[in-house]
Amino acid sequence: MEERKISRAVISRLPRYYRYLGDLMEDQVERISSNDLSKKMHVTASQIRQDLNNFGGFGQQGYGYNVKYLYTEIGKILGLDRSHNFIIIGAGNLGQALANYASFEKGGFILKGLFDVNPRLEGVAIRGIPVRMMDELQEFLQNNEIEIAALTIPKSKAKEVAELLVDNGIQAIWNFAHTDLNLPKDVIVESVHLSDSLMKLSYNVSRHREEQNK
Amino acid sequence: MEERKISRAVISRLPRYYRYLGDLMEDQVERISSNDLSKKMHVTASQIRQDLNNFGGFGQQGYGYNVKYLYTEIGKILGLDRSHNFIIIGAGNLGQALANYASFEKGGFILKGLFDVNPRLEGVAIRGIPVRMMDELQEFLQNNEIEIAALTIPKSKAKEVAELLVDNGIQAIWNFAHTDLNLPKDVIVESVHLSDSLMKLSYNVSRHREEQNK
DNA sequence: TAGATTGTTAATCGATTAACAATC
DNA sequence: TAGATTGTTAATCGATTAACAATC
Repeated sequence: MEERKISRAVISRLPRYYRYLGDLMEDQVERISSNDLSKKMHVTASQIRQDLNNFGGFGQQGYGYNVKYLYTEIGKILGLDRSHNFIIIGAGNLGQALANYASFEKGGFILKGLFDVNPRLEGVAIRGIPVRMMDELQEFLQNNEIEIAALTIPKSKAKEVAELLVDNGIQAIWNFAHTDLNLPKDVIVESVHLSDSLMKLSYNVSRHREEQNK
Repeated sequence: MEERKISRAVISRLPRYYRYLGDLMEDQVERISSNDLSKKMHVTASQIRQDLNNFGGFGQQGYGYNVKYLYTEIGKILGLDRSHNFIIIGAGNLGQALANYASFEKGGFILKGLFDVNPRLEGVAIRGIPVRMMDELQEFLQNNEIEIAALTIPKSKAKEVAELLVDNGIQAIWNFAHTDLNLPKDVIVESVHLSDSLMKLSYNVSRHREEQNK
């Protein structure tokens, strides 16, 4: 069984393919060639074909790709064909924003709990899920099969909470705290560093400005 | 004047360096070698030196890098040494989360306005900024020097609103809508696709699971 | 069958790492 | 001065693009 190692670059493009294929489905498009898709997505057709062939031959010579089929297959690759129970740690603005994000359910992400340290939030329900206090977290994790935890708490608490989560069997952390988590390598960490993103924007604005002042 | 083209990969690492240097400053560390930093950040020392040398020689042989100086310099490169007026379009959960994100001010990002279509939000103030209705947007942009707009609105409205923003002089868009914006190339777009990020997480969880079942 | 388009190999390009002379 | 560590060139590695034979 050959273990083909898929590069990070390829993986990070998969959700984008999925998104475009979803749009095509909405537009009732039945088939698309790598060439037509490449024009829409502003990437090379060659890259599309290379990327997809990491996972199998989804197309057909002379025809292209069946949109619905490819969409489903990429969904499977991304693990969207099964459900993922998740909790949110930190029921502040960002935590609530994520909790309210209904579309996650389409990808099989089921919100099972919300936790916070703020007693004023205790029992407040978001999409029917009550906010629980942090001291209930450990027991909750032991009684529920939770796969993913979204961490929307301040940097200062992130490490400690992450370790508690890992000790109680969490497999993956969606990290919004402004710090990198150094966890055992069998724990999956996907970080969203909003301030990093804003700085990149700022860098580009500054460069652009300089160019105009020449 | 040689125009050295900085690669996207390098730029996206700058905020991370900035973050680590900030942490070192908090810990009263005065100097650091590329080697020591490389261990902290889990990258190669070579990469650190290469990255920094795109922008100038910030270190000193036999000494390393002065933490405070390097922090300041990277801040300048990222454009954090001047202020950036920004507005948020879409005052839902995510928009409010961003608005409440005080730390942005440290990087010079000044929230000047919040806009939404929901009349129930009209006048509601977040950090002292009242939510305005979308029909006031155009006039607001003409009377205020706004550089950046954060777009936290549904995909279906994103294109239209983005174009309105661009027509009224917005230079950069921080895009949270689940769609790519195809705007004139002098407009800077930085997208945060939360669902893409979650799918990457899901992919890795699924792969990891498969490996365990072997 | 002829035309279209994939899957895949080969060529190119760019980014990362290694090595080391320069120098503090 | 000797030791440390940078800045920078060269070597390696990996990712992207081009090309084309296979095939629907």
